[in-house]
Amino acid sequence: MNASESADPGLLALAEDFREALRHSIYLVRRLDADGELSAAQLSMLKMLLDAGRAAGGVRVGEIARNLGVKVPSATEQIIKLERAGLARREPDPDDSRAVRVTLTDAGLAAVASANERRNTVMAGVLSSLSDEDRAALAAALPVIGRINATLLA
Amino acid sequence: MNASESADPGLLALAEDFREALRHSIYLVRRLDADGELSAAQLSMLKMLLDAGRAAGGVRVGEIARNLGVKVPSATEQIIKLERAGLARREPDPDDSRAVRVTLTDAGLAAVASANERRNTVMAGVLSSLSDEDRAALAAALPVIGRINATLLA
DNA sequence: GTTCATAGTTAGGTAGCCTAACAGTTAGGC
DNA sequence: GCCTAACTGTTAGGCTACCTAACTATGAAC
Repeated sequence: MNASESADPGLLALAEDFREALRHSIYLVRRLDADGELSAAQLSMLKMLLDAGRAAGGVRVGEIARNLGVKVPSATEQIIKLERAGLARREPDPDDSRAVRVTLTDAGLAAVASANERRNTVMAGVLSSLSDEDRAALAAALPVIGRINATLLA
Repeated sequence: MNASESADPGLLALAEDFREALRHSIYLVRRLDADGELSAAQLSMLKMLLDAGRAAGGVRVGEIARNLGVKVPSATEQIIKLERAGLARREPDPDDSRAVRVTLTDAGLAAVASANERRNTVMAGVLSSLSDEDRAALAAALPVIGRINATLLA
């Protein structure tokens, strides 16, 4: 990597600022998650099961792990916890006896709904103190952040 | 909390989208931090020491904890690790014998610089695939996110 | 000069992640 | 057909970073 290949300084500055914002946001998320009875990891998994498992008959463990950016044993561990809490169910895959399909129970559905609502209310309270311009700027950036996330998880 | 107090639906939707973006970004940060020899928590603390401890003769443990959004014992734990790694130093506060002042060593300074540079380069690579408009939207939102973080950490 | 508050450390416990080793199932080559 | 290789998920063991509770030592108030 020589000088001609090195990145544009403006780009590096933006990268640094963005990383900084994310780094601080982690504490924001931690604060937001501290209240509920559902951990961040568990809520993430429930939400994922809601999104990805809607049409199909559940989501396979490997796919869950991939979607959440963790390894398969970590996914198994969380799934077992959710199962013990009555929020998710493990069923054999009819097409592949090696595989396991995970689905939300009704209780899981209710849990993700109420947890989301509580957290959204808190976050909305914070956002309500911003100016309209600030909110517009935030809204405009969210799809971009989504694209960045998609790029890195690909 | 009755109907007249309940939040604007648009605000709640923005809150949900923002939370969703942050939730996914956590995996992005995890990916970004996986490469280095410095953990995310340790890099955060080093960076904080760099920012907050510049003028003064170090940062007090309680202040470190507050800045990072963790409890004091967690801060102590990380500080001890940094100290053992030769990246930070603990010194008695001349004005208050109960207090401890933490400062970066030269090695700590070098470590935070190189870790930042590596992560910034990766992030810049991701950002380089975005359009100019996307980058502009992201840049415009970063101060807003900063304000949000400041609000919640206050 | 007790008493109360404050600063930090120590002890013990939990959640969530990892790698390595394992068991069961499927698919291919011969 | 069957033996090997690839794949799916679980189990075992270990690590990091967080927490609360209990403690020590210093400072401040009266």
